[in-house]
Amino acid sequence: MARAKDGKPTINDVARLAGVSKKTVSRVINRSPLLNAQTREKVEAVIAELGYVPNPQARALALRRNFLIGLIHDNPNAQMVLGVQEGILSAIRDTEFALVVRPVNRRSPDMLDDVRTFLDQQRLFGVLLLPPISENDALAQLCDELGVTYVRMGSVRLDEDVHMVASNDREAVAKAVGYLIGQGHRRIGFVAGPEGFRSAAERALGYRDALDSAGVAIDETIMAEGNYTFETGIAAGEKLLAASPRPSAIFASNDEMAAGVLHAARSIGMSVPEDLSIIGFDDTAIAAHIWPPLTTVRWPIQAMAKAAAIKLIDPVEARDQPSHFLSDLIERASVAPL
Amino acid sequence: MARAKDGKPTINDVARLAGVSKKTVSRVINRSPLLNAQTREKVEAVIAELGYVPNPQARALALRRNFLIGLIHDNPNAQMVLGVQEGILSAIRDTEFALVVRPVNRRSPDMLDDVRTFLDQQRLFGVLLLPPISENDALAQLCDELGVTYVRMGSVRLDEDVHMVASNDREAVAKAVGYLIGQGHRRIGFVAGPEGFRSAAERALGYRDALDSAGVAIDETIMAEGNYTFETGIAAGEKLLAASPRPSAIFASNDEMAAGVLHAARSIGMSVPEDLSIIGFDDTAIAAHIWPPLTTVRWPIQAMAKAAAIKLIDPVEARDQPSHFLSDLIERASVAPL
DNA sequence: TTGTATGCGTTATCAT
DNA sequence: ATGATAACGCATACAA
Repeated sequence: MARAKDGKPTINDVARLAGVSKKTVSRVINRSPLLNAQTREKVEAVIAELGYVPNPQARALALRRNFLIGLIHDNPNAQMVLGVQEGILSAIRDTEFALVVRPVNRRSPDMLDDVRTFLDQQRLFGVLLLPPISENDALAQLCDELGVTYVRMGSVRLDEDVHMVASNDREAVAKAVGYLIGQGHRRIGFVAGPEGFRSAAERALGYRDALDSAGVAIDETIMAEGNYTFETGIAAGEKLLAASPRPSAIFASNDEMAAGVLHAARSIGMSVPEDLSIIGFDDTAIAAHIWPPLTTVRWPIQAMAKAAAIKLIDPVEARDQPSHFLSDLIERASVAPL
Repeated sequence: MARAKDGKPTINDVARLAGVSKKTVSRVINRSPLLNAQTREKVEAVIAELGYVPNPQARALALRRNFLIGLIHDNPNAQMVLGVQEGILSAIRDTEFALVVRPVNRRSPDMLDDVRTFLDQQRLFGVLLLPPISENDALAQLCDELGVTYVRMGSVRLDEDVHMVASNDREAVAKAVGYLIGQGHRRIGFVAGPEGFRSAAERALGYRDALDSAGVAIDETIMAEGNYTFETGIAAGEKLLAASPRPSAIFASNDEMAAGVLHAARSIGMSVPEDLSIIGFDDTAIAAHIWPPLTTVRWPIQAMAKAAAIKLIDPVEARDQPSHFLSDLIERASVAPL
């Protein structure tokens, strides 16, 4: 009898068949360097023959740590979360790791307690924190306390490299607005994201950078703030398009608001991009599916998530993983030369 | 010393302090009925005092089953997956369960092997299968073989109630098309989903049902097939709008294709809904953010996912959970009376 | 109603 | 370089 009653061979079965001790098998599994080559081969042969796979639950108990990596997020946008999940999966594919997901509520007063019990119980190997909740320093500190390694994803560097994968929103927006300037636009409106979001602040800085380096003065009458929703995008668009002189282009800090601006423009009979050029940010599904298709900025989300996951699970590979990523300007049809 | 070295109290600590055996504590935890009330209270007091929480990894090892529920999907659309995750979470909140996510590739030849190793290794408590991969009977059978309970989510009943949460797409589409008929439309085009998708077939049946009961004849010249993408929606729209006489309304089997139809209509100078009414299906983000906002059909995704999760984790509550759900017609602005 | 002994599958300690 | 034995924290069988 080579196997246990429920069918799955255990380390004991391997040890018995290979004529060695459990510990030796364990050493083979964990690639211990101090091992006779012959012994290793013999054991590996038996493992292959039996189709033996170590039991993660038993390892978790013995090691006091689970082979689970967690994704903690506060629903920034569906596509981002899914992109991140894909990215993580591509990193843990063919490993023993699995991905557990934990949506939380940023505004809930017991969010931290919530995360604490979660981390405490599940004893995760590591967690990935998504924006905007990744901007919460108390959360990162909590992970530290509980001894779970973490990586934060964000729009700017806000932690050491081992704990961070960051895009550079400031630079990306500067590039996008610079592109508008390159098309001849000078009167360029700006729709900011909500106060308190680091991404919003960074994108605003990028806007100013671009105007500064082109020698264009800031004009508060063509700047507005929204909270990343379609509706606030409409409101912002109405305000900006009521200014005189009217802007010939508008950069909105995310796609939903850009769609709102587009809507507002159309409502007063303007055509895009003939009368108004628009650029958004995020490259969500709407960007490609509204009319005209929206020129926008895209984070390399999957690459970022993959790098983050590797930082979490593989300390040696981790060193080679970048902490900074450049976003791409996706040129579609919502921009025209002045 | 009431606690183990790493800080967390174990069942032994509780037993010692309460002056009972481990087994008694275990009985308290598992709510064994045969227990002296005094003993129980005493133990519960100690548990509360220590803040003791059973270690999931140890339980998993002893019970040969993890307290993880899995979500297996093939990326239908991001918002659906996220909605499902939220729904599951609302069911497992305040329990010891966690959610592990596994995206798979429907078309990959080793998809089944992939799932097998995943299930095999992680020894999940149960899994939720999302469409379209939930339509794969071999997958359900695999779960059965491996002894992991499963629930499938789908557009029609394709398994026993314990294994199923289903919307009724046929009825929902019939209602939507009936709504168009109620608005006076008789020449109603149809954009089908891709062959092989159960949802596509059901939606087509609903379309025919509605026409039949209104005594309208089927006309193949105003029917087309797409594969649920924006681009194929455009192509289908072009075909349908080239028919003569032209349809006054079009039902598309999902929102992306509906957006494509809208695009096609606009390209040839038609206005929506003045010249053409359009209804989609899914209520994805684009539906609300294109212009005009799209009338569409929405699955009660969170409710379905929550019911599914309860079916998985709680056999007694499971009996009270519905297996059939009705979709809602979300009336927006893409439909006008003839 | 409660306790004892044993098992779950792995890793760690400390020998040899 | 390898092995015997004891953890890891809980549950189950069987007694008492």
